[in-house]
Amino acid sequence: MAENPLDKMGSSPPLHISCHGCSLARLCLPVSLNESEINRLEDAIKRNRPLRKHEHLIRAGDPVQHVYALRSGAFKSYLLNPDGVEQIIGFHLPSELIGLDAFGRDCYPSYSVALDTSLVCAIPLHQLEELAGSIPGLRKQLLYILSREIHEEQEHHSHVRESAEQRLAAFLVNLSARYSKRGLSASSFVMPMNRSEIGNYLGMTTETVSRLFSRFRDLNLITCRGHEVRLLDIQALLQQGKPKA
Amino acid sequence: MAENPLDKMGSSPPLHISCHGCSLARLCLPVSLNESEINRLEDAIKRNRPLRKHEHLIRAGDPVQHVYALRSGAFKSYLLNPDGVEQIIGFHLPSELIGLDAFGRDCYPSYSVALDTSLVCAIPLHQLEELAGSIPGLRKQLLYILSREIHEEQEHHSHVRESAEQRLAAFLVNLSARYSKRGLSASSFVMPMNRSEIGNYLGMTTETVSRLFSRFRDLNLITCRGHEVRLLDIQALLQQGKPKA
DNA sequence: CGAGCGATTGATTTCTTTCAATATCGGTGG
DNA sequence: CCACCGATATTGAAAGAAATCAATCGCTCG
Repeated sequence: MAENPLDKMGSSPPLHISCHGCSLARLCLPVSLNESEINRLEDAIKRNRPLRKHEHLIRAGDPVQHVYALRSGAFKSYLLNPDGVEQIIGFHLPSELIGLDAFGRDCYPSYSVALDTSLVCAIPLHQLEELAGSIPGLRKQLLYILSREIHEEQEHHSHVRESAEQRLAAFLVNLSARYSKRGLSASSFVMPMNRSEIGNYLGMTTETVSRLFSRFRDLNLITCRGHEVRLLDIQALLQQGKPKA
Repeated sequence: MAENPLDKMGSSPPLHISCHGCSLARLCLPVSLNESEINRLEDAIKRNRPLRKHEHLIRAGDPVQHVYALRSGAFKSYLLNPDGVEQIIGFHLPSELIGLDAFGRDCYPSYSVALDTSLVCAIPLHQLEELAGSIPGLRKQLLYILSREIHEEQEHHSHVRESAEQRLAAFLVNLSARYSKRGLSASSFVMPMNRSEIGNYLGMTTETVSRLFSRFRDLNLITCRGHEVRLLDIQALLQQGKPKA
């Protein structure tokens, strides 16, 4: 079992954040909870020292203890296929939950690693389950979050038959929407992952990702420099690579 | 809103099935519930007349009322993309739940249609949520089922970078495992979907599916006739189409 | 028995990967 | 501060996988 940064929590200064003051609360578990309900949830949540880039929050096979809410930074989750090859299954941005695939399991099924310096809130899974029993709003929200995650995986799956161009365009627009939901710019953002991770996630090679970025840039659909992108025409972007018909 | 077969339930003869006697109970929601808890769940569940092939159980946009447990037959779920093109996001076999993407929503996000004559149990969503509050075992099981669904979508996603050959092989082996879990043959079964639906789901054309079936047959990895398949060598099947390295 | 849909097979085209060669970025140490 | 290094990104050329276009076959159902 891997060492867990949370174990060292005692030695770190407490980080003064709470659900009450959290700007992400409206996107997270506390949605629709009242003051005292939030306090009950709050009591269960642990904060911890920041994770550095490349630090693992979760390793497949580790005993399940927490689900995590991302406060800042970014993560990728991945599976190791039978040949030991990493397959990225998702990226996580602030306000999103990590470890939703672990309910009712003994061990985590997937890995999650920081793509940047990150802060997470750790929510003990069994306490969350208990609280979901006695707080209807939390139960509803939890079920909704799991259900939404299923839908989002389905949405992602719905691009399987599309061209690499369409999949990358949809990916960029998806990132844009997720930043926008948090009040950040929908047109201009910094991607926390590199080209190779994008390719791995979308099912294409790094070279193809790179070529498509160049193509989008040549078509004046985006500007980009390294991990910074600006989407110049989202509608046109989504039309790219469609069958001519 | 689409007409719902359940609405006509009153006029159909009651079908004498119950969670207690259901051979699928151990794979379904009642897992780990005691007698009286099952009764409470049971009271919420409606059975209904069989759905015929091609009948819709759920249409995207319909107001959410139930989640469904499949007793017999088979379903496919799909999304309609912005151009109105059907994208299949999953198949459902007996004991599996349909509509897990609908928790906390006003309207269903996806369509589900019978691939064969089918029987379902309809579970009112709000009642299920309530019961999950007061029955810890049901709550746990419900969370587990949602979480497992997420994991299964991730597993499926983890094949994006693989060849068509590998994806089809994995699909067949996955079907096999699902039949096997119900006590049916892992090596020999009838696929409820046609070639075009397999291709749609896996992100390849019907022609490619057909060619791969032929190739697998030529290699003596399977035998097949129409929708009937027999897997002759699952391990070898999973080795197909791997990069030579 | 014929019509029509689904499945199969073939030939060609297209897209993406693979292999290979730079180019660029970010960090480090002189 | 700048030069150098390794890692990441870009670009090009060739090969390969799957899609497309097209024809035929075989069922099933009126």
